[in-house]
Amino acid sequence: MTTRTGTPERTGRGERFDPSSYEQRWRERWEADGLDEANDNDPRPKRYVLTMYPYPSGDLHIGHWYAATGPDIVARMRRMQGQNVMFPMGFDSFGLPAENAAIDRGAHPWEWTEQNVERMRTQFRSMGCMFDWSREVVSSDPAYYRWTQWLFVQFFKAGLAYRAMAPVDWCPKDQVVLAREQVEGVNRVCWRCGTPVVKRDLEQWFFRTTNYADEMLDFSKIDWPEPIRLMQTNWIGRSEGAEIDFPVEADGVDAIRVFTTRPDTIFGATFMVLAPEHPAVAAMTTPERKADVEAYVAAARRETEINRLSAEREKSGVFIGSYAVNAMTQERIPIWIADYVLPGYGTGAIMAVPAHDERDYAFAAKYELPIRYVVLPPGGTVPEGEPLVAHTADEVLVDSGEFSGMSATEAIPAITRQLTDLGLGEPAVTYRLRDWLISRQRYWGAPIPIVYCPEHGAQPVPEDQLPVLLPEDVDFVPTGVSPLQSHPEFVHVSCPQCGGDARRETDTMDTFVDSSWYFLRYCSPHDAERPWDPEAVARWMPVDMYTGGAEHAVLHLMYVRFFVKALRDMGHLTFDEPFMALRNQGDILGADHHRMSKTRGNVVNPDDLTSRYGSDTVRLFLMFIGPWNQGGPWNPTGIEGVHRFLGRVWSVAQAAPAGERGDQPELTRALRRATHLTIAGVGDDYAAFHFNTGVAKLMELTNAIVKARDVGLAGTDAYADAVDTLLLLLAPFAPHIAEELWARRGKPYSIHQQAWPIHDAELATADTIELPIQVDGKLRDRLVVTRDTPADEIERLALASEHVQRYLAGRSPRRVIQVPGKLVNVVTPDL
RNA sequence: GGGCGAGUGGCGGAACGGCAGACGCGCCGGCUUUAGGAGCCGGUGUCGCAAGACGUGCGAGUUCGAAUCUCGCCUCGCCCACCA
Repeated sequence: MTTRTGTPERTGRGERFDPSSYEQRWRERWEADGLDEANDNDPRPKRYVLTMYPYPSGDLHIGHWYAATGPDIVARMRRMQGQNVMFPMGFDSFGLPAENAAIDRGAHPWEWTEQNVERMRTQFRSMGCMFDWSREVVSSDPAYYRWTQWLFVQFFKAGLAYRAMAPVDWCPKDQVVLAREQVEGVNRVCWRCGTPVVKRDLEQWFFRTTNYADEMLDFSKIDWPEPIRLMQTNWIGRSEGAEIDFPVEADGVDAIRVFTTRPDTIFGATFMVLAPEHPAVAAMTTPERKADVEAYVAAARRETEINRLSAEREKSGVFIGSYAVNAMTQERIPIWIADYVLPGYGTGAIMAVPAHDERDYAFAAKYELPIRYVVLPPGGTVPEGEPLVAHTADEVLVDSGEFSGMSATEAIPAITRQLTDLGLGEPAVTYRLRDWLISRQRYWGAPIPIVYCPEHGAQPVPEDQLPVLLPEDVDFVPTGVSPLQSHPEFVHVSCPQCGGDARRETDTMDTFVDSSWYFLRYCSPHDAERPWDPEAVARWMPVDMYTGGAEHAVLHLMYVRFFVKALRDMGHLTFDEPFMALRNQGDILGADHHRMSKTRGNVVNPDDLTSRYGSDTVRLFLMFIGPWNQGGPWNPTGIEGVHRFLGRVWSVAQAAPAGERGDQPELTRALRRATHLTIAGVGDDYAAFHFNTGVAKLMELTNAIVKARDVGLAGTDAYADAVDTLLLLLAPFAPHIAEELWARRGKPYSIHQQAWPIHDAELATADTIELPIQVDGKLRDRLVVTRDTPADEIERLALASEHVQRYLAGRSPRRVIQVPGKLVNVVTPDL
């Protein structure tokens, strides 16, 4: 960026434009007056606007400004439109970075967090957002996490929190387990540190998110962006099909149950494949196959630990010696194990139909297993050397007994029904979604409020003993087990049931648990008796507009939906969805097109910009650079432009009435028209989060006002109305300058409590219109006519145009198309 | 491999199927200034002196009319990834 001095400019009208002279002053006044505090008893319609509370990482960067300014504009506009707006802010202050930073610096996570929160509070205030700080929540505050723990207990009592041994993802660097949602990408890396995860069998706490899989697929009640809905839908991954039993002859095993989405292909099932981890493998393995099978299972387990990389890896597996019976063909089919069958999905076993599944095909080809085509296109031929996977409506079954000749679509229910009648199966639905693993083997989180009694098992901590306080004197350097284990006074407790010696759970909760209910706490943040006041929640919830990053699509944004639905079913809430509308801002990247990070050194510090230009300019610039949901690499070159724009606003709002040329009715009407066109356009833009075009319209109005001033209209009512309107429409974007100029114009404090301007369609309409005249769709001329000119007159004028005549060359047009008020298109006989 | 999204001036970006390039940056010229900066005024898609022609990643199509809709391809971004 070229360095410019922050010297305030002279506008030529005598008044200095110097944001530093008023911005801070107005912010202090607003805060002192409690202007932005939402009133619980305000009778006007409520509006709950919320932006994702940040992690207190240290310094606010330009991305925080970008994310917060958008919803702030909308919140401010809603307030001016007469709604009782709540726009709270807080801090998501538990979590790993605090712990890691504390380890690096030898400080306590609590100190580090406190300092950062304090600094960010100050920085946040400099943005001039209408945050209601009286409602601030800090999730690492015992007054908050007490209720996080209380909620855990409710989930536990309702059977929605359970402890189970399972193969889980473990980050070897952070020394902690992760939820499936926190493992990313092809390489299965930790979402925090990018280290490839490994599988471990561990006993952990889970929330039963899968109970709500079906309900979470229903987005009909909420206005959320399509990409988010799609990602959640895919993540939940609902598959319809059937579970089918394949009888086997082996000690202690009657049958193997498989899940398939293609029961219509059962006549082509020529072998079975089980996950190596399948519990029936050992019992069904014949003695002569035992050595091979055990070797494969051990290899698979080892492979699992260094990460089961998938994709185009070559299939492998071994025959276990036993056979199952295909109930439809009555054939004996061999049972194999292979690691391409996953233990956690479906039943962990499949019927392999190599003719109609690519993976089964590859496996059959490698091990020379029979491939039998049983579903073909009508009159179709058997493909050569490849499976026929495509599933279309007009495929027909062949070699399928009584079902031959039936379409695949009909055969699915028909075969499922017959299997059901035979007691060998039933329709089934499977999901890819797994339960949410919430245990974390780290220190800086809310302790899981559970006590283990040798006699009574896992017991919740009685609610009147909450919070389970996080002890401060803990060595929290990660060792792979929770640091709290090394704190004897914390661990040794008595059983809440029998009072006998018991042991406290030492894992803490995933921070996503904290953030799954903070929006409820904002409704009654100081309630010491309950997590929330039901009346306050009834008043404010659900959130009307939620904003934040799309990276939380299957994390936070899925967990909150689960939380609300579960709490509803427990009787604590009365609504189904937390956030009625959702909008995602884009990411502001570094100038190098990479994500901003301290290690890359590409972080943009907003403080430098605000001290040079003021907050209003920075806010306006961020909203102007492009569509808000798009973001983009940081490039400050245009900031001078919006600063100049505010300078022009400053100048026109204080223009001295120079009455020497007062009577110019046409120009006056044009100014009124510009004013009302802007009112009409701008409100829609703001509501749709199209801030960039909203700013452009404000600039256009300002340019029109500048012109009006220059022709001597500064003393007219139309001029005053135009300026007042401009300030009102600008107030959500640039709250300080709007307030300052409003005051200088002698208007009542505060501009932010004024009514939003109302658009007058009459005034916005011009009496003449300019019509583009096309010939064969190409622009050839323009026609200025009065608005009420009849169509046949317009056609006559258009055809009379010499430009049109040149293309007609004396011929009559084949057609003349008129779009009333829009354009005329003359179609020549050539076309 | 699958899904989703995006390709428009030198740049950021506008454009209910109807005047492509709003608004802004940058650049050019002018005013002002001792000079520089700032400010203000005007110009600025490409080719052309002009008339005009050509222009929204590439190629087809639908339409009176396509940046916009359809199909195929190319490039980039994001998400998922052996899910039976």
